Amino acid sequence: MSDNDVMTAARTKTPEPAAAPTDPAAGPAVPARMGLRERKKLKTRVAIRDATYRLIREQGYEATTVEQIAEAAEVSPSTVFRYFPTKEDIVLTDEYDPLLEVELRARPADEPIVESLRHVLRRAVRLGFTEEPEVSRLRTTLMVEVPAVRSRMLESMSVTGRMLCRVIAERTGRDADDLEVRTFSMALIGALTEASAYWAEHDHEDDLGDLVDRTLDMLSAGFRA
Amino acid sequence: MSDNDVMTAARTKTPEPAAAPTDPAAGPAVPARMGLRERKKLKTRVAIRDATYRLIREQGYEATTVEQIAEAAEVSPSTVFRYFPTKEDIVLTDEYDPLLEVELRARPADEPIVESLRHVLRRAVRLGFTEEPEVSRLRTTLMVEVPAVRSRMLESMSVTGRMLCRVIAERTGRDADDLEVRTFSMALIGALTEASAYWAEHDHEDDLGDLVDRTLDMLSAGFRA
DNA sequence: CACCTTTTGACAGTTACTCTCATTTCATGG
DNA sequence: CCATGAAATGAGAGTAACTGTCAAAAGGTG
Repeated sequence: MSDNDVMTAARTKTPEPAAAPTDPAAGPAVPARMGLRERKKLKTRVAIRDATYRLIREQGYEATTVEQIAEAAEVSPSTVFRYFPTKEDIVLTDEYDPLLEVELRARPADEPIVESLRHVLRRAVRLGFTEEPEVSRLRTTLMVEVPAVRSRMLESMSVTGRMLCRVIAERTGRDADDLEVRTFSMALIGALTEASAYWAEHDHEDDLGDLVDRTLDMLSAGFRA
Repeated sequence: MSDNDVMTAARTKTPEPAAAPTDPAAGPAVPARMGLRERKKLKTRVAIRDATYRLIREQGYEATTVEQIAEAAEVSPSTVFRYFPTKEDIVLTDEYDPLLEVELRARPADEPIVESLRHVLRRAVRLGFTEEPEVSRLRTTLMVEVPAVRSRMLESMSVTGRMLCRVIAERTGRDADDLEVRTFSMALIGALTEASAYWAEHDHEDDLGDLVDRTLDMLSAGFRA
């Protein structure tokens, strides 16, 4: 998911260096590292994000201006906007949709999509948790408390929804733009996002993995009421 | 729904005058109209909205500034913001959640909620359509094309979701804050919103009522894939 | 008509975000 | 090691969506 809900909980990493071209013939034995340029860019990105998280924790979201963030990250405001299109994106942007898509495709094609999601999300929750539980919590809290952040998060849902459409379409042979495929996908996303909101609203007391499980159970059992 | 998706399609009316207190003992035979003050407020509200729709149709959403809207509606920018908290709200705000809630509660309590929604939404779509088809289309188009509007619309989904939770909770005896109730509701909302998006993206060629039907069919048939 | 309340407009200020341009910083081939 | 080109940065000006304040105007009431 591009950032929202459940995946929101998991991770915050920066994108992989995109496999540096390990030229076998030419270069030295050195693992063909990223150029200094790229390394610096990554550092800047991380610096901005870390500064943002810190400031928000200290003084809240609205009270934290981009100018402050820039100062804390030791860059100019211009640069902040070059790295992140909006303030909300600093908090939310991650690049997990592609990863999630890969993992979903790796599951057996005849497995019900709900079960595929169950496996993949469980793993994501576990990983995100052992790594940076605080970030998961901060994010979901902001999602519940700050309208702008919630909006941006909901926005990202539709991106993830498209991805889900593609996967489902491929499995079922239907079109990714099929009405049923699309509404089905968004129903899943909507439910899972709500599970994350529930988690945050209940002060993260439950185990997110369990909430996801229960949500998927509900979905696969079919709606009642 | 506070504004989003399917309900987006339906209506745009202004809120009912809130049943003027027809004091049977006191006042004159006059139907106890709204005071001049209230009538003026309504007129201003309508003027702002109409001006906004017109300007957006003429020059697009982003190109239309609040200042222009104010001028066209013959009020000051301050007043515009007094009536609508954000620019997106001018386009989106309606007050149909309460109405929808009433109609849902009017359905037999033992009817599956999906069927209740089917009846209520079908009627809403029909009404909204005979009345102001253009507004329905403009809205859904903006929802698909303008990120800010889409965000605001998604935002309103959660409000509608809460309402749905209350209705479902009452019918089933569960708590409105129950995880399953909440995720179930948001799955419904997510699916229906996506149906509206589908409608707009396909240039409103399909019949919205049919799309809603198919979506609800899919939901009640249970997920597959 | 006088008095009080609500609504309005004028205005100043904040902040997110955009654009442009000059400067600096890295990469690369000679 | 340096010259040249490309990319990243910073500075600064500008826009537009809001927010808050205060005084003037309009509506309601005795």
